[in-house]
Amino acid sequence: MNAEERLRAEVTRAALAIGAPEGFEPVLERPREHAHGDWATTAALVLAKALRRKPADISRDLVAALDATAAGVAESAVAGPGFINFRLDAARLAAGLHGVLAQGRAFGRGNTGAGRAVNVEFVSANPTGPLHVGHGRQAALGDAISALLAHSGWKVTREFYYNDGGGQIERLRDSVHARIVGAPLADDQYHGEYVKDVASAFVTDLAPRLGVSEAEAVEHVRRRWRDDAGLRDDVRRFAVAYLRAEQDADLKAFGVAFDVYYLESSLYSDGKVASTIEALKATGHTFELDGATWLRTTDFGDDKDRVMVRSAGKGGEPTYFVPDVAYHVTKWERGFTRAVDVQGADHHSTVTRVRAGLQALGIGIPQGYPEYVLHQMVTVVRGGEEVKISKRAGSYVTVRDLVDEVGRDAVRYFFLMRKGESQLVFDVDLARSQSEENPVYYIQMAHARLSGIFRVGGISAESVTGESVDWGQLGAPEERELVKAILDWPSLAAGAAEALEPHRVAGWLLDTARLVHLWYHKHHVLGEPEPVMRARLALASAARITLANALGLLGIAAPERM
RNA sequence: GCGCGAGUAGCUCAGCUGGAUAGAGCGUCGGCCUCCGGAGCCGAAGGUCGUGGGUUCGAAUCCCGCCUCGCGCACCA
Repeated sequence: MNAEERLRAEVTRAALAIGAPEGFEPVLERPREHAHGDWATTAALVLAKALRRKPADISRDLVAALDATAAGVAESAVAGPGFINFRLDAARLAAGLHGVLAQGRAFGRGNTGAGRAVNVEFVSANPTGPLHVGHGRQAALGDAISALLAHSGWKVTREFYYNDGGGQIERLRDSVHARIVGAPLADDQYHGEYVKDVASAFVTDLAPRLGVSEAEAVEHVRRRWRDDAGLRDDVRRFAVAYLRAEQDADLKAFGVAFDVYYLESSLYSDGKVASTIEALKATGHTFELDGATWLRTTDFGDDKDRVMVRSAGKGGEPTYFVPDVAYHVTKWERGFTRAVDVQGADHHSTVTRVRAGLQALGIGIPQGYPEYVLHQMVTVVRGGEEVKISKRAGSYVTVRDLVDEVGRDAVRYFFLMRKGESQLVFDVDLARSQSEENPVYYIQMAHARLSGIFRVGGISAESVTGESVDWGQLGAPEERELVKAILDWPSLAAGAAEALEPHRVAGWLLDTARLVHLWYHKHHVLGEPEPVMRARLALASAARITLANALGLLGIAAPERM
């Protein structure tokens, strides 16, 4: 039992002893003011109504009923409107570090997932261009959420869904064609420079296959384009493959890897789109209108019904959300009873639709499936001005640009330090100019400094096990605060995983790094009397382990030296 | 017009699911290097938590109205 559990158990016992109703669970919280102690409980405030007594009186009785030794408390005080503040016994508090050292890399892991499978889908870009900053935010978020869930005992599959079907791909193909033959681009085509790269790469690839010069290959495309479906398909496939390779390289540079790449086109080729349409029709939730087939999504909370198969005049093809539904059915059928989709908020209109489709099928998929993490847009500022991101207009800041300019670790941290619902302003110049006083360097420096203690002392960090340590030596305020931050880590990580909010980890890291610097600045380790040194080495090792674990979840390196 | 999200220090943002005198980074101003790394530390200034009501012992947090900003509202994806 750790210090928190011990305290909670004793407060609960005492509360029941003075008349709290059966099943009462006291709330323990960290007081904002350190002067108020290590823990506080609002038990008396909450009980005031049920007991029909003043909170202050209840607090007094509760403190009197408390067994301080059993609770591990050095001091209890009634404060404010009825808070009870506890100061833990220094030795009992610091002894919690023993468990940290014993668990090492496993410290902080939880098991709420109990080995169950969860699918986390993120990035899922169309292969119509390089990954831009919005994808970068999503990659950082999705990867960190996956890591957090795995850390909480879930069996995580990271998945990337390629929207390689639909009209956008045709638009890409035609844009490449225009660049090959030097035709003008329509407004709704892709204007980016990369399209020129794809075009010239295609020509370079085609010429030797035809056994002609590149100029002749261009002429070949010009002449045959209209009537040669095979050629058009060739260009489409080449462009998609080219851009997928680019995206993969960008993700690799960013340190993000996927377990599964799922192709939208495969849903058509293996008949899943067709079978989903049939299944939906069989449910009676569909109807025909104006030559199109509609799904009555209003039966499931949507504000209007949606077309699922276009009328003949519009091509007669399924709309995009049918493969989306079919895709999520495969997630369910592949055994993922839980699925998390990380998407930009500009796609939030799909949420209701996809869920409605899954509900309409009536195959036992729960209502809230899949869960969505929607993040707001990233605004890029460069040279003091906003860079408008538009694939079609061709103005861009890519993930690769950012990684090259400010480094992988800093980009990851910047994207993760804010909650997803907040819009994010990424000032490229600022990120660059700050590169030496970036929060991520500050955090990594804390880890490097702790590592330095062991390096300089010629002590293996692994040899610090916490055995025969006099924990009472860690009584200085800076030490108590650092100890508490370390011991808070498991519940913080669990909370971040449950809420799917990696930014909490980023915040904890910054706070804890500050405590490390403060402690380091004030207290020496090497060369101190033996009992002091042993205790401080234990603290340094525990802090180092915990920082490394937290950084690892965010995909940020924990360097030994910088 | 409807839906979703956001309005908190000069700037960028936290605020742990309703708690005490609302915090951090950057920026500004002023201090600290015989040291296990100064890529650090200490101090100061800076707030009507968009706004008006409501709920209760207690609200930045929950409910309602209003105001700004972003995103979405296709037989595009």
